[in-house]
Amino acid sequence: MKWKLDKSRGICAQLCAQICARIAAGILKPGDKLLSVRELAVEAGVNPNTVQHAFTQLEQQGVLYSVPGTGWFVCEDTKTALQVRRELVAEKVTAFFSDMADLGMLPGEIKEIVKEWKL
Amino acid sequence: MKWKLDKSRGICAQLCAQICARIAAGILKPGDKLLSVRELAVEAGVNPNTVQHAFTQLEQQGVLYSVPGTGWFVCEDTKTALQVRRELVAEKVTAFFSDMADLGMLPGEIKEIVKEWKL
Amino acid sequence: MKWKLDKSRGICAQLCAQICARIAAGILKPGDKLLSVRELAVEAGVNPNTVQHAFTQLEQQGVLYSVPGTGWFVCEDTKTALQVRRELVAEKVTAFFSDMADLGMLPGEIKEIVKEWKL
Amino acid sequence: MKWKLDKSRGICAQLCAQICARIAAGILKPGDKLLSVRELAVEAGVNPNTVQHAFTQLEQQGVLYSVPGTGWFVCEDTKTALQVRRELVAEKVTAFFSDMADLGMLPGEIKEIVKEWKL
DNA sequence: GTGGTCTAGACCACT
DNA sequence: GTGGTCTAGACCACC
Repeated sequence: MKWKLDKSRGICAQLCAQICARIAAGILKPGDKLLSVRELAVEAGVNPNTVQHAFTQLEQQGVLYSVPGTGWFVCEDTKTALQVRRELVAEKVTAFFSDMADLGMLPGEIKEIVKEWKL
Repeated sequence: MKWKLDKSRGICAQLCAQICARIAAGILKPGDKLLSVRELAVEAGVNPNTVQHAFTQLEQQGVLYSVPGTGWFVCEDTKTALQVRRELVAEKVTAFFSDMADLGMLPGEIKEIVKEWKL
Repeated sequence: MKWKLDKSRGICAQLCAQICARIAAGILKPGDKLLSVRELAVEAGVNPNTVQHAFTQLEQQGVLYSVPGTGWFVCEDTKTALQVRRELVAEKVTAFFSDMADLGMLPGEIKEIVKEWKL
Repeated sequence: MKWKLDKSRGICAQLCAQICARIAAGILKPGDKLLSVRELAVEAGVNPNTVQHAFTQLEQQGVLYSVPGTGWFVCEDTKTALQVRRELVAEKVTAFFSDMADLGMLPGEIKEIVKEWKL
């Protein structure tokens, strides 16, 4: 369970995204206990409040649940996590196409650029 | 000169991007006068301060220049505008790949999704 | 628009409750602008973060919406606000009956106590 | 001696309340020995530390006393238990009225709702 | 000025 | 130790 966070890009959102991704990949299974808020904060080099915020957000979306004094756990129903992830993907892709359109790129050109992109 | 601005997505950035795109496309040529801050603000249904901010930003990047009391104009040297646009594109694409990586998608999968994306 | 907050009783929840109550009472109408986060924080003698948290919570419930850089507004659809308020009422009443049951009071006794209660 | 604890509602407080209620009802009499911390914890499906915490709290209020190595007992003086219970009742009722007031309900409306409430 | 996000650190109840 | 809440104060983009 390794966390790679880019501090210049919305930490809370990255946490939520990566947790959903881990659930989708089966790395986190229903009922699994996550690292504690403080542990994860240390491991990720981030403020505990930010982790708490991310967990609470995923709780409201039905991905995680908390047992006060005990920890945070993955909900039994994995479907909502997959759904949340799907929505995030769609959100990011449409925002990307919009940003590129602002820069004067047509859909075909955008797809070509992405296709040829070397990381 | 028609402006399409999505109010939920960072107006200032959209303005800068669209201006660079117009220069790159030859719609705006060196020496051309832009709409006044007020006119553009009205036409785009946006706060004049935001337009002012965008113009100033492009001025600092060497894309536009202002003649006090007269208006804003496209710089003679179009190369910097093209360069600014290229950087913005690269910025957006890398951020996009990072966001998708957070969601657990490999480069190949990302390219596939973009390729098949229907707007 | 006067705010009375008891600092020993969950400030965030009180804010949410009172906002819903104001909407239900017609004091806040659809489209109305609320006090800014900072203003309300000062007026209520509370930390701006707490106000922000309350507003964000009501946003997720479809009661308020924000226009970045401008302020917070009451959603057009007042029905959800009424629904949220109704749920909060039910929540509080059932919790109250549970608490009283723990203290050994039967429903009839509880109702009698409430009926005779002098504030 | 059967314990009904709702895990989502402050276990420690429920224990204290229910013990006071049993004393008030005469189910627990002065000098009676309670279940051991461990036994009660098992029977209620709760952490032993939580039970310990509740007993200690009631000890400080003069409701219970402990004989080290032997167990916990009901104090001879039942009056303090009754008093503690009375205070808890008053506390809960006033908190309830405050919560409902936040939601914009007048005392009369609150009483009406409680009166008509069906469990 | 506005909201949005993050850090830092405190206190509480509960396990 | 755990989560939950609140305070305090900072920085950013945008109006």
